[in-house]
Amino acid sequence: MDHATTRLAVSTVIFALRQEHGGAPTLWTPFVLRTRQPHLDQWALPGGWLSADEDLDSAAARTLGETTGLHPSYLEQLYTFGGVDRSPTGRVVSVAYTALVRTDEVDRAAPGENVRWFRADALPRLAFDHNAIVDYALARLRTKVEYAHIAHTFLGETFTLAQLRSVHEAVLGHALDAANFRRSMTTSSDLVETGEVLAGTPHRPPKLFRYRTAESTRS
Amino acid sequence: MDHATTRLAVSTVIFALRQEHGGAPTLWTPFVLRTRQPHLDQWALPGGWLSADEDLDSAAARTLGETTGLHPSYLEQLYTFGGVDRSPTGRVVSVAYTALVRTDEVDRAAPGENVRWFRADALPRLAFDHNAIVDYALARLRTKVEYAHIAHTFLGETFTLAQLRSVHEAVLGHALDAANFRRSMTTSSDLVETGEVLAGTPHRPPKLFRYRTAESTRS
DNA sequence: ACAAAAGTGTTGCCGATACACCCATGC
DNA sequence: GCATGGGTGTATCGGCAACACTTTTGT
Repeated sequence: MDHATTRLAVSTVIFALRQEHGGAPTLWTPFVLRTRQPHLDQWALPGGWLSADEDLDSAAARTLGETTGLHPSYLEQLYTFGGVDRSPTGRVVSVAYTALVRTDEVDRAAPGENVRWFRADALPRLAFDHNAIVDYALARLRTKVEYAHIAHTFLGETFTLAQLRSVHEAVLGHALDAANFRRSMTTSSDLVETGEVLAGTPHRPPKLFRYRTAESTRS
Repeated sequence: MDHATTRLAVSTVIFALRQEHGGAPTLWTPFVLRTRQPHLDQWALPGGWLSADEDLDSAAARTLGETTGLHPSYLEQLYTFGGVDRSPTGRVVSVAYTALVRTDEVDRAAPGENVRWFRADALPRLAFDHNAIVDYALARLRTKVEYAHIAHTFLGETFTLAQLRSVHEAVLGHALDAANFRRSMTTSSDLVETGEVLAGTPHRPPKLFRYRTAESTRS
């Protein structure tokens, strides 16, 4: 058994929302330009090598910060890819993660010369097997947003139901009924009214909500 | 970066059904007695080291065969466990798999001196973090059996609906309504009648079914 | 007043549950 | 014929999609 010839990497599929010229927000993911062989000058997932004294989760958070400057609001292990021929320069097993980042976090992070964002539904040809990894992450995100309460991690601390709905619509790729969405959220979900409303709209101001946390459970 | 100090292992949680003295079948999983340190003489999940020229699925199938003599009818990656202190003798990252094996396969395989089966709901204290891995596998199996069509992998090629129902009941740990189970299977599922019935019962002979495969799609 | 989005009410459909009931076979 | 599990019918309940409708603000 030759352990030294197999290296362990961590890669992260990052999702964020961006709106182009005032339209509905859509899903975007950042990639890093490879500056060395193999796959020189191709776009690849943010990631890096696992170091000996850190957890997988920590390694994902660290490498994602180092390569893109982002800090995720949600981070979850996705799948481990270990095909023998994934890399032409020796065996690499990659633990893939999915990260969600807030829109304001994207604006705050330094853009970075070698980082570029692409629409999740219009990806370029990526290095290694990274296209397959992103496809898998996107499929999982779409199913998970329907039963887990993760969509709010794209938004700020407080948000309106319309904002939350537009997140769901961006992830799922189709429109949702506003009335029914409201009901399904306010009943089966852990939303809490803040008592405030969002001002400055050219119409009726919507209520602001927040997600129930451990300490805000006082109902 | 010191890659050589981190070793990559594959471990598999194996599930099979067994009935004790004529009762309803229950879920059982096999463990292997450790014959060396660390955790000498404790029970551990079947597994082994990943070798450099095989992919993860193959490694899971191989190590599970080598340690228990079993051949799974279903094998799926579960999660990758990479805590820094999982093993006292150096860093080990384990890719965990879930395997389902048929009852007849269990009977056929050589019992093995160092292999013992335990009821999935009454486990001993296992080596390393293997209790947590089994718990996670069991939780996943319970949710997955409700939406994926995997229960039949516990059974033979053909089976009656009562047999399939007893599999679901064993996995879920509670009884199901026979009439409604029949409907939900025959409608939303890919069951095909074989045209045969199971003889030798002390009552009305039940129809035998088989799962629809790619080539048996002729409806 | 009007537009536009927030928010509510109502209806109909569909799937799941509960359970009554009939059917076929061995003994 | 009777016990036993196989198999069918059916009423009810609850959730969800569809969509009409009312409310509240800025301009």
